[in-house]
Amino acid sequence: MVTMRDVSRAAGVSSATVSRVLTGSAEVDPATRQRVLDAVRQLDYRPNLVARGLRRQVSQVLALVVTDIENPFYTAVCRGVEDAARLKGYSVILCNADRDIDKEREYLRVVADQNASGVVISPASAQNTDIGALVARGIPVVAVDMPLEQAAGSVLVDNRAAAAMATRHLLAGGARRIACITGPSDNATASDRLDGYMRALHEAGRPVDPELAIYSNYRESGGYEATNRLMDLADRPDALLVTNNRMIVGTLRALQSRGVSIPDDVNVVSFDELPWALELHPHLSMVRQPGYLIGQKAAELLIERLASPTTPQHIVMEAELIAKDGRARTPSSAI
Amino acid sequence: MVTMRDVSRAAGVSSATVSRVLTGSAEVDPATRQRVLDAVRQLDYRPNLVARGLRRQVSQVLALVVTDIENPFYTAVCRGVEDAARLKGYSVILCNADRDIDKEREYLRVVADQNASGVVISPASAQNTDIGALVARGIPVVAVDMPLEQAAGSVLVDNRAAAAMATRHLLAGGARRIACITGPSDNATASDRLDGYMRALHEAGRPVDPELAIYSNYRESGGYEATNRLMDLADRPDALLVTNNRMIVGTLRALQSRGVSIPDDVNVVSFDELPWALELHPHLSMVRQPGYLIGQKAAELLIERLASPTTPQHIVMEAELIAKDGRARTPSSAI
DNA sequence: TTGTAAGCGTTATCAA
DNA sequence: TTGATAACGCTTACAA
Repeated sequence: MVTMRDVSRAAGVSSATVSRVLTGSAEVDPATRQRVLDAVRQLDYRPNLVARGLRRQVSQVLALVVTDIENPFYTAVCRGVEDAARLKGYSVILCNADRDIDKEREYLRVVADQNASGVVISPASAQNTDIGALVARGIPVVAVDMPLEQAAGSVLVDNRAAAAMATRHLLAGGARRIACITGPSDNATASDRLDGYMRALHEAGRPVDPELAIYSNYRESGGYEATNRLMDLADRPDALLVTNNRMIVGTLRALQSRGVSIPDDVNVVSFDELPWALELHPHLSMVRQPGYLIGQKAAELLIERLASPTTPQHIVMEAELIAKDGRARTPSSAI
Repeated sequence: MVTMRDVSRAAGVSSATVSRVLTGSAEVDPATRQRVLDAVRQLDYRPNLVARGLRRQVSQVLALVVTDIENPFYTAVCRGVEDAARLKGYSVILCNADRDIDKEREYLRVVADQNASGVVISPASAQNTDIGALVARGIPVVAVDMPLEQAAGSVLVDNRAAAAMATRHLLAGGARRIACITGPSDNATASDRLDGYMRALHEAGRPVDPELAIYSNYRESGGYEATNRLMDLADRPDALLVTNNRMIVGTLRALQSRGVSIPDDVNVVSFDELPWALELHPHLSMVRQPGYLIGQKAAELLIERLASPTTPQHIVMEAELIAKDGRARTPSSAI
């Protein structure tokens, strides 16, 4: 490995001067500078980032801890974080917590030990995710998808507004009995979405039938079961709001197997990206969270905080409704 | 931050002894040992991995460079790599090259500068991907999905065999004119698959009609166009082999818009995971590469090589055919 | 403008 | 069995 010392010898200067040239931390005589740069080029020298990290006590490495890398929404977030980080000269360590709070905790530890400069996280749980170790070490954390105490910031959509928007869309389409399948009751995002659904019904002067509001598991199996349960009701719903992309797969499967057609028999709005299936289901409406932008913004926010720590900043992004016919595209704030 | 020095003071020993206890690099008196461990616990000390990395010259960090993180196949690979690495105490830096050879090159540089212990990569190109810098630094590289010169190993499926298997499946189902839509001609994987298709036709004594073999772009748009082109032929194919998961979305869309039904009008086999859509298209057969296992195996192979570098090892995994009715599940080697 | 030297937090060598 | 001490490759006071 070629070190700074090698370069300094080749250029006939001290390694301090090489460092100054490379980091631009101080003025260097143009001629000397040129000699150093020539030597760098000639030897194909590249600074050792580990040594630099140790000395500077910062690593130019961000960590991204996601709940579920197989979910296309988080994949999009991931790309956003990565692109924004790269643009600012940061690398990204990806950690897939796999909806496992212990795995998440372990990752957060390692990330702290590796002296990551900052962390973007989609928390496994608003209550149980513990970023104490990071905060103690002064490593700032930005939360996405779900708020987090102690975070230096967050980037979220207004889940209530988004769900309300979706519900209104169904009402406007003539739906009379709208059901909502949401995630676990202890999941902040899931309950916010349910809340938005209820609020929209209230506003429209519609009754909220408890039979039609189902807490499920954010998985395909849950969507499948919940949908079957709803379709078995004597008084069937004529519209469904399904609050995540994994459950919608179960829903679609259930409807398909029962020969229920969208949108003729029931109208359906789903949540989150499902890029492949969406193309193939022209009648499925969806609330789309701007995953890429969320990730991008989160990384930018994080990097800003590294430069100048201030008070926590919470950014609310806009979800858009992609209506089944592909016409209406409304940001949630417009409602 | 609490350092080893703090622990050593608290335990009344030298930091060398603390290091010995923590790494188990030498015998330590049990009593001393206990005092050290107590101090570690009390102070909640955790070794600084950057300092350790600098001193030891190895980082316990692997890098994973993937071509396209939004492709579910690579997502699966990613999970496999991550789980296997974690199990062995390695962290994983994820780099999404986004099918961009320059981005890939840049990532490989940074990864080398960060002293990654090893790299798993799905190369953007068999010819142009340059791992010279890594090899020069002695950082071993394991390739997945596509072979790579100079790599310390590879984990691939036998793409020829897999495509041949798919083609035979279509023949067995009574297909008489089978078309193949494959990726770019300069893509090793794409041409291998086309090759397998042709071989199976030859073996069956069927003619290969050049009109029916289309090089496309591995993207949805390509699948869409190619399918339309095929369906516009005077002598239409009655079966389609589509060699990747993004193109199949285009194919399905094209068929859907033309009212062509699967499997009644054309039988279709696709390649690679498409988890969401598959559930919803019960008549779509597919060749499934074991993405998770490939990733897992690649990481294991890489970590082995770190311990004892030997000659390159090339592992061939088995692709399975998931037939449209969900019955037949045949490993490709059985053919 | 440049060089010397100390130090980031570990680990490895060498004595004791 | 343990402790000094010198690296690892870089940055940054402080001197010159």
